[in-house]
Formats: sequence, structure tokens, C-alpha cells
Amino acid sequence: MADLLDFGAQPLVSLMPEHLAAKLTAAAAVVDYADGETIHSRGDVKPGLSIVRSGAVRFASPGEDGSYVTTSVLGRGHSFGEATLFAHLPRAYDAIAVGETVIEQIPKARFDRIFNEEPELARLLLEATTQRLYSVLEFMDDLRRLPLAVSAAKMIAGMARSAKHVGEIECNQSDLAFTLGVSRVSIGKVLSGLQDEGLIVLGYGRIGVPDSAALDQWIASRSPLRPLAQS
Amino acid sequence: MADLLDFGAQPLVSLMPEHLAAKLTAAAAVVDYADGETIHSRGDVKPGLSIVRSGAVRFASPGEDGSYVTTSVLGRGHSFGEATLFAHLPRAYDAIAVGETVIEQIPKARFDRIFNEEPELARLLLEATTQRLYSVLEFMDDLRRLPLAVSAAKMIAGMARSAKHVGEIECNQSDLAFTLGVSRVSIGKVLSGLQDEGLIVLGYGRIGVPDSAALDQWIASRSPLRPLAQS
DNA sequence: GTCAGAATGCTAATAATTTAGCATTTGAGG
DNA sequence: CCTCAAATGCTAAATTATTAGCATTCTGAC
Repeated sequence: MADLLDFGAQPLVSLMPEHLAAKLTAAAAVVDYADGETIHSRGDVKPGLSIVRSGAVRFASPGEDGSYVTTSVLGRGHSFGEATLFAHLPRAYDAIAVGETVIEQIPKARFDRIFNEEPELARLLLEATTQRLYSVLEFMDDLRRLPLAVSAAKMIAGMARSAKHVGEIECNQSDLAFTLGVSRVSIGKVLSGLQDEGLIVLGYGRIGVPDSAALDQWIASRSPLRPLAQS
Repeated sequence: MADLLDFGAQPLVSLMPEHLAAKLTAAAAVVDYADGETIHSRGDVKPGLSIVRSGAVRFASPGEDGSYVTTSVLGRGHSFGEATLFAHLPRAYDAIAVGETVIEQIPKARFDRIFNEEPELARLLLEATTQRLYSVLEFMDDLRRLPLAVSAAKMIAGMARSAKHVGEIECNQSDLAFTLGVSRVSIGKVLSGLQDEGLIVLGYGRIGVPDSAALDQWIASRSPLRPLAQS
């Protein structure tokens, strides 16, 4: 899964004024990671804020059998590690670079200084965090209530919105299956169903979305909840 | 489900120093709700921070068939509505009073004033919010990876920790089923299994937990993820 | 104490999902 | 251009979950 799975939340950097982003960058250690390299592991405690400057980061938990369950994939401008700073919690997930990835790491001490100097930073972090919490709750609701076909479609539609290539997402079926908590066979069945309806086009490691409006419409017609104003 | 389902996150008020809590209270309109009364509905946009002074609030989404899917139940000291303030989002859930409930409602204008006057408030809100996000992500992981028996046990154990009566939670099987996204029959089967193992005692609208340490141990022995340091 | 509504217990048919294979296709790298 | 690992497609049996009942038990209100 190389394409983003950010639940539609806006990246912190896109919310920040230029000067603030620059100030954070100035305080950061910039670290390059090769594709697949580990940025941190579940349980690590080194506190700090990280910002994705380029590339993407996959967050996943290692299963007992060595398989990885991907929870999200954050791209350029997204931040992570807030919980290590404010709630003093260890990392919940392994973070792994997807493609050549550059991360700005701001250690806690420097972050705290900036946090105190720049009162607007708090509001922006709260905006990013509450938005993410909100998105995750909506996603969890979908997982519990919707038939697999609909939550799969929703996830594909979400990834398509922030995909590298328009009309196509880079994502294999195994990852999709893990992320939705089902087996690969189930996903395969559901995806061919969606393909039969002309909503997606299955490829090797990718899924085409020829008409994302049609996909959205199909999803809406199967969602029991009256959707809220689009964010 | 009268007992709490707060994912183990700490309430905002428990994090705040006395004077700050008092200041928020002073700015709040205090509203009483009867059992079952609606506090707000999904889609409402009136922004403000709410704090549970007494009683509890159930957050749920209305299904198309009129059934409710409970997402969480927050008790005394917990806050909600952060996303309306910082991310300008409408309410995601219906909020319904559980028992006689008193809510402090702080409208956006007043909240903003205090937020600007009291720099420590931002850090506390970030602590509460990141902790909640973290808990929800862990819960979502469990939903996807663990067999139903284990996530049900985990949810019961979590509720037992903050229950009104020790060794017993107030919660009917239908609500449990909805919250875990499965049918009542499935939950029933799983619960009798847990009862056969002596871990819980089924009652009418309640579940006894005679030995919560044993329950925790049973859960731990079936969790594939190495658990993190206890928060 | 009685009654009504709510909750649980149970069943059986149906549907969906998983597991464990194996065959086929794809595309990246040498 | 060839090779090979990765990904997909497919199958069938076994398991698990759902649906839709209905009977029973419990509790609070009257």
C-alpha cells in the first residue's frame, strides 16, 4: 500500500502559516529513510514530533505470525508522535518508510520551546488532532456497520482522493484485506463484485477508479447514516 | 449500557488544576438532562466545549432502522465537542444522557477567551485528545485482529475498571453486540463461553466480573501484540 | 402481587467468511 | 529477453455469523 490512508484528515503543515512551518523545520533533525526502513517501533519511548517532508510513512502493528496490519499511511505534511509529547505514551505502531522518505524529527525539548513561544501552534495541533480523531471514529463506525463491500469501496474512494496518480490507487489486495480486518479471499470477492459493477478496475498492485463520482454515489446510496456536510 | 465506555482515556477535568476547572465552570451554562434526553444530535453545528459534571453521556449513531450503535459512554469529568471548536466540524454523534446528567456547556466565544488567557489549557486539551485518539486506535486494532471472544472480554474488562459497582458492569448484551459490530446471538455465544470458563457471570442487564485480574490475564494470553507499558 | 416490557436463551436454516491450497498472471531486475 | 518473486484468481471444505423466530426469565411500575 503505497498510497495514502490518512482518513481524509488534513496534514498539519497545510494548516500552518509559512513562518511556523519554517521555524519547526529549523528546529528539526532531517533524516532520510530508504524504502522499507524502520523509523520507529511499537513501544519506543523517545518523545518528539515528526513531520513527513517527502515520501510517506506506513503505521502498522506486527502480528504474531510476522504479518503486518496497516493502520494508516501518512504522506507529505502530516505529523505524528503527538501522543509521545502530550500524553507521554510510547509509540503504538511500527513506522516504516514507504519509498524514499524524508522525516523532520523535532525532539521534545526543542518542540516545547517552540510550543511555548508560538501560541498559535497549540490551536493548529488541536485542529489536526481532533480532525484525525473524528475521522478515525467515523472509520471505525463504518467498519462495524457497513457490509464489507461498502467499507472497502469507501476506503478505496478515500485513497483515490489523495493518490499519486489520478484515477488509480497503488494498493495490493492483501494490505486492503488486513486494513479492513478480513481475509484476502473476502476482499477478492468483494472487489470483483465492484469491478462487475464498473466502479473499479482491478490491476496488479493497483486499483483503477475510472469515475470517482460514480463510486461516491454508489457508496452514498448504501450508507445508512445521513452523511454530514463534506469536510 | 449505563457503565462507562471511555476506552480508558483520562477525563480532562482530572488533568486540570483546580483553578482552571473552576474558571471553565464559571464560564459555563449548566444544563440538567433527564435520563434518555438528547443533548445534541448528529449534524448539529453549535460549537462549544461540554464537560460532564455528573451522570454520563452516551454517544451513538442512529441506524436506518432506528437502532442505535453506541460508540462510547463518557462519565464525570470527561469533555466532548473539541472537534466543533478546533476543526469546525459538526457533531458526529447523537449525545444522550444516561441517568440524571448535568453538563457544563461552554460556548465557543467564552471558551476562546479562556483558551487565550490560560496557556496551559491547550496542553491539557492536547493531552486528553491525543490520549483518546491513541485509545481509539488501539481499540480499532483489537476489533480487526482479535477473535470476538477476546475483544468482548477486553471491552468488559475496560468497563469494569470504571464501573459504578465493583465487580460488576451494567450493560446489556444488545448494546455490547452493537458496539462490537456483531449480532446478539454471537455475543450471547461468546459470553456463555466466558462464563463457562468462570471469567464472568451473566446477569440481567449486567455482567459480573468476579476476578478482574484473572480476566486480564486471560486476555493477555490471547493477545498477539506485546502489550505496551500500562498507561 | 401482578403485569408488561425488556432482556436473555435457544434453535435451525441461511449466508458469509476463513483456511489452505494451487494455478496463473504480472512486472521489475538482471 | 528471461527469470522469479509477488500478486492475483480460484476452489472447496470447514467454520463462524446472521437472521428470524419464539420461549423463558427478570425487573420495575402500578
